[in-house]
Amino acid sequence: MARYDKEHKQATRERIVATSARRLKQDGIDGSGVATLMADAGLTNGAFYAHFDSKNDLVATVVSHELTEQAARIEGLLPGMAGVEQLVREYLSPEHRDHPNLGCPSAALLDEIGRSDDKVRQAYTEGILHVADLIAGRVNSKDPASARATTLSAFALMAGTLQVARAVTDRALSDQLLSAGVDNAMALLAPRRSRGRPASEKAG
Amino acid sequence: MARYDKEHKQATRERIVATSARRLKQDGIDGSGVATLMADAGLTNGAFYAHFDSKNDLVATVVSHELTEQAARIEGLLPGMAGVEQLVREYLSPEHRDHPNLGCPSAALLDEIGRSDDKVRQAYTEGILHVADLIAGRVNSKDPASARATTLSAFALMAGTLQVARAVTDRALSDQLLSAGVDNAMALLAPRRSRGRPASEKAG
DNA sequence: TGTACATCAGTGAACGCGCGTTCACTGATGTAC
DNA sequence: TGTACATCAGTGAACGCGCGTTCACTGATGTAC
Repeated sequence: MARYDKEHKQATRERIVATSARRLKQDGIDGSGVATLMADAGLTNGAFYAHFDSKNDLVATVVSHELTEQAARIEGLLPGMAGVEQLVREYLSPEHRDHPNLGCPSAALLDEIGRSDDKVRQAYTEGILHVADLIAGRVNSKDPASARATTLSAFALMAGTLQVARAVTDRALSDQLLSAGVDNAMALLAPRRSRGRPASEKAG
Repeated sequence: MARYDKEHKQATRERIVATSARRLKQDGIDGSGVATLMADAGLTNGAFYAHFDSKNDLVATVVSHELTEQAARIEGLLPGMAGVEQLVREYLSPEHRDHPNLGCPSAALLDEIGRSDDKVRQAYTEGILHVADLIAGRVNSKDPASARATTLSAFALMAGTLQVARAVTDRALSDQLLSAGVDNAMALLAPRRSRGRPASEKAG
């Protein structure tokens, strides 16, 4: 089959990226084989190398694509801090915890990305900075220069919390972690001038 | 070779656990083969099943052992909050970032643990609660009931920060993340009554 | 409108290799005499 | 003290399988006439 319209191959490539994103987030990078990734897209393994140089090339593409999608989603939130709170609550929700394949690539893959080659890590670096700056732009900080660092700390708290929430076998504990995570992430992102008590105390 | 003193096999098993911990944290769970794990301990693949039921059994043992060691290290810190600050600074140091094989198993393996079977996740759950409670005991919180949740949030921030610091290719950014992480982790663990500004602002 | 053809996206078998696990065997050891 | 032996920790080859990657081939398509 060939000589399709010009968009055909591009569409196939995008389908591979979309279905691979789900598979990679569900089973991990090392846990997802090329044959499986292609089968998810309704293709056989041999066609893979007509679209990507290597599995690493696909992973880098997926990472970049996922973070771009994440950025787009952030731009669609409620304006200002209301959107940030919405984001934090959705991120640290039982639904997100229970569906890694549809969720944040950082929460699902961060330690494997850290062990990946430069192309993947480069894609991650660019993507996460874009996402962080979009969020930082909403955070009303007295010192805008530190907004990015604070945002990334809050993001690390959120991704780490989701990972722990997925790793523990105790469901009640997991729910508590998510709930406390919301308060503590918001405490970092929206510190109140006179906080008589840490926001986390509201969690108990 | 056999009929050694009773401690011989036990010593070998402990050696496998120790060298496997390093390898697993360096190359990941899926990235470490049984043959490699045994070679690291100076043995051949066949001997593995005299010591463990399965690779999963080893991973669960390693996770449990690592978290027990981490707990022991916490008990050896300076007393009280001084020890907590010492822990946070050592955890979020460039040295820790640059040597995952010698570092925290959560930072190295958390998302893979989340995809592991129940035995591994059970070992993680017990271990991390022990560690968290040791730290929580040092945190002077007005509401001790929330100390565990706050501690786990701070821990998630720390593990997440280390993962991001390892994933990004920009060294200066990575250093900034670690530095801001120290301030923000401490802000959660030791909130000041009248904080005129978020601790993160000291990072810039 | 009908037919011959060049294109090339996708197929599927094969490459060498490492995976987790099994198992018949080895040989250094501590024990029994 | 010296020798024969039972033990069993460890060896290394083999199992079937999936890995990432390569490649000769297929056949539906759009185009040219």
